[in-house]
Amino acid sequence: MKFKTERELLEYTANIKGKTFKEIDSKNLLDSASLRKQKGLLGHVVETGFYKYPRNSDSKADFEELDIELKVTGYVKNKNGSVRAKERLVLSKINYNEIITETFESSHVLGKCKKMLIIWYEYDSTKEAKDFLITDFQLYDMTDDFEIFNNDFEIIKRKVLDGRAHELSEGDTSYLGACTKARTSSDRTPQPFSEILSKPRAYSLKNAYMTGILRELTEKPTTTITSKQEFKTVIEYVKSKLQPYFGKTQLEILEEITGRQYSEKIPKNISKMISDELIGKDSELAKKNELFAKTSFIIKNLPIKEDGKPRERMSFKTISLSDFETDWEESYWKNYFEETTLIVVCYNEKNRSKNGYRILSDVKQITFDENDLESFEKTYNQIKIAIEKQDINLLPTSANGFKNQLLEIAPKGIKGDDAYVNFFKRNKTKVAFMISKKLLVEKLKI
DNA sequence: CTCTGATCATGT
DNA sequence: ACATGATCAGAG
Repeated sequence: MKFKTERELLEYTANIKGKTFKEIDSKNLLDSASLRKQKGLLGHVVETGFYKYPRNSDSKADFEELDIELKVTGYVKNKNGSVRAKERLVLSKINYNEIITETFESSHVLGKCKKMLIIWYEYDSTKEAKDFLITDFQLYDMTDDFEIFNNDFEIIKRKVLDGRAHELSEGDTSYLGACTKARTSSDRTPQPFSEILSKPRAYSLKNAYMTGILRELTEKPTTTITSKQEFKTVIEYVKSKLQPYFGKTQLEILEEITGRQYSEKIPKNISKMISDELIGKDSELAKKNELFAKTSFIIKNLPIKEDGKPRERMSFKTISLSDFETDWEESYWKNYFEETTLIVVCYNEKNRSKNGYRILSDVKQITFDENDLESFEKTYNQIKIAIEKQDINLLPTSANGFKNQLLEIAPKGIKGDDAYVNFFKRNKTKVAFMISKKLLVEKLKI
């Protein structure tokens, strides 16, 4: 899963609150491995199970596009109810040969760990790891405490410059620790200004510091990002997003969310602009809420006449010749109509109101059943025949189609296009599927 | 009014 | 430059 903005990442991450590791462990990493040995295991579970990242990439930032590093770490509850970090947070390894030429600003550790998404779970010695509960998360920025880190960094660097890397200890510094990091306690590594071998170390955020940022987080919880686990269905989720706008016209909504005036020129795609903004673009839905991750959803917008019937057919993506090379059973479009759920945002007309003046009124859901697919298959096969015979007149348009046709082919071009002719030319895709109004009526009354 | 081919506004 | 989602608009 790729995230374009921090906001997207955080909105999606909000859904992890309240989960245990076994609930997100879709790859069953927890089954086999023993937690004691595999320190990064819980992090891997979050990475693969919750964010759906492949389990290989180790060196680059976890959310590469955003330069954000993912950290999963535990805390414990004291008897009096307060919390403290269970462990220091280990960052990147200290390279004794490199640190002597770096400043904190140019350092490898800041480069990699400037921003971290820290996910907190409650460690409980009486539980198995898979039952640990994830309760909080935060986007943390190391430069928030720049002065102190900078100073700590210089202290560590000084020791290496003085040929005393072997004397480094966590007590030297305040926030940024130099903790040991080795396979065995006898592991040693060279340092540049002394013959004495030193323990390998890594930068870390010290335990006390971690407790500090955890308390900051839990004692004044962020109000901007809230979990959306309250929603059980996609419809519920979508409705809640649209809630403040029911009863308003498209224009009112658009002006409200953009803060712009759209006096006389009403964008033809005004409804989609609204749904993109309020609910999310189709391609980004999966990131908004886990609910969307299970099936593919498409947000559709539909004008509804005063008699309750849709004013228009509903269009789909353009179709291309290559879509029709296989039999229906193996085709892209069978799969598409089988798997896709349409979320239909309904705008009611009043006195035949035109686009822009229709009123947000309802959200419905459409899926296609076997009967629908059977009919769609006929359309599909008819297109195959038309392609074989290179005969436009055989295309199952709404005019030329068969009786009770539910899925039809329709033009979709730009000015001057000869849509159906272009469809037969290789790589010219100027037609699209539409489902008939009849089918929409049937689906929407449910 | 409905039907159906044509076209638009936007985003990538 | 083109795909997308959606509406437009002339014919009947």
